[in-house]
Amino acid sequence: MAAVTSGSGDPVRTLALLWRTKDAPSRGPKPGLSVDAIVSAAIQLADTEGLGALSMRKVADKLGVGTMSLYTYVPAKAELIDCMVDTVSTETERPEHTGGWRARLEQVARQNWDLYHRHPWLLQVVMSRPVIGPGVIAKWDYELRAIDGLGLDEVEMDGVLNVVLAHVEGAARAKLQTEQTERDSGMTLDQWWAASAPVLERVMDESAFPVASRVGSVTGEKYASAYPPDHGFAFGLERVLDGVAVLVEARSASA
Amino acid sequence: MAAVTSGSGDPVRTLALLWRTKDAPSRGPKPGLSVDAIVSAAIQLADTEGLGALSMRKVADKLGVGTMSLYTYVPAKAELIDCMVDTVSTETERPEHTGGWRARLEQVARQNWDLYHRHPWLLQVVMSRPVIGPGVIAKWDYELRAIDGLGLDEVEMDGVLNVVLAHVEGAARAKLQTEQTERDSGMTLDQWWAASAPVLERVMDESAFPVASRVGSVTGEKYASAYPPDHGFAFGLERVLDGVAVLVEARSASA
DNA sequence: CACTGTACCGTACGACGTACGGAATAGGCA
DNA sequence: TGCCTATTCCGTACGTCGTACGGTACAGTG
Repeated sequence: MAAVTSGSGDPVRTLALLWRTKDAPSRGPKPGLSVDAIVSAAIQLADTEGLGALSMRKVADKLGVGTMSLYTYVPAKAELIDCMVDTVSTETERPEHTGGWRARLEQVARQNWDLYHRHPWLLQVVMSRPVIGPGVIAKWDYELRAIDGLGLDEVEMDGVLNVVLAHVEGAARAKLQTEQTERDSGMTLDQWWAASAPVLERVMDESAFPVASRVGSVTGEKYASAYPPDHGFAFGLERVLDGVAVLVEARSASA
Repeated sequence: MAAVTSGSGDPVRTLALLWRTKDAPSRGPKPGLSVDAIVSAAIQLADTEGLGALSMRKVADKLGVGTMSLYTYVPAKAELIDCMVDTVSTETERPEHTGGWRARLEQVARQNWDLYHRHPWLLQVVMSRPVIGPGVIAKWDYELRAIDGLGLDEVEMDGVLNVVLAHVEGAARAKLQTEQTERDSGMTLDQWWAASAPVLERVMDESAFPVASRVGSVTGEKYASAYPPDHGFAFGLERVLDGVAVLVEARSASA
């Protein structure tokens, strides 16, 4: 099951946590744990078992401490998830931007695509407020630099990046969520379809949905055989970037 | 908090539920409830309080029955959510397609945009398997018909629709999730920023993220004043459709 | 050496999804 | 008419969750 909100607590406390601004206390016992250790254990758990299986108790068990000890370092689960998001955001590679804007955006999209593959639980995080941590900001800055200096204004830059990333997220969702479910349920998508198809045939009048039936059967067949698993990602990215190209050319023509 | 999976149970049972294929039993007491009543109560609850606040107990209370009575009609919460998704999918308007493909896709996108506004909890549903119910299929068929006959093959049609809908979802997420959080937490985004900004200034070195800082401050300012709230939606849609146009023109030129 | 701020965490509470089994009901059939 | 049986309804209970609260052990500070 699952899912989870982030960023519901006191903003000041959350920011202090994300940016790790708290001087080590002089009094008291030495901390046996750290925010980083907790966050990294939580990420490992979410990677292997999904966000739905992530509980404070399991994180604590993995670290060999009592559950409530975590709350010495982290105000609540929502803030822990904020930290997880910020931490994995640092993982994307950021080579110096070279080449044209299109190659740059392709690289940015690919980095995000890979990030979702490493951490599919990112797709299940319900972000109620933006996570403003060092990792997220650095990633955003890098991604914006890919399209800086093209004559787009700031709102346009933001908009362009959003379309690209929305596409990546959608494509990742389509591919990864079913994979995660296969792991959880022990039932592959093929098996699921095999179980569903006969019933569906009896229950649904295909002629009432002619186009859906046609497209559904062809794509089901082709994706199983002819197309690589990231075809949806690559295809959509081309469309989006073609659209961005129209804008960029208009702006550079008027400059 | 929250979130939720759907479609984790027995496919045959789920399909029977979605398509309402069960003959009314001849023996036994008259059912005092119905799947439709339960689904509609659940939708109302999710609309007003969010998916995180949706529990079997609350649905039952709203209907004035015992919690476990729901399980006579619905195998589990996941299947209930499947039904909710399928039901609201019937709500989108579907006028006969007229005009060019671009106007059609704009209309499709707008319908989905409106749907997310009516039911923001749709953004929080973690769909592990496709929901194959009459509502979802009918909607998909209609949307595919918007781009049928343009010379695109089936996989391309699927891909084009996916990019458009991924953009709508992303834009809706950006706009609606913060609105939902404002309702839940009683703290507006402005207040949240007001609380965060001073801390952020102290903690973050703006010069380390020059482009992010510039774009962040300009967009924050402009979205508060100069732009309509659906600017992100409209802007991204233009980009995506410009990209689709390139493909459509290529296909119709080669025909 | 006492004080005090800190780390650690056992216990407990309220909410959740739902398994289980019993009671009440009403049509089908003898 | 009356029993049988498929159904509906649902109270109770279990395991899991996030986390509030308060106690205890610890280690620098005055």
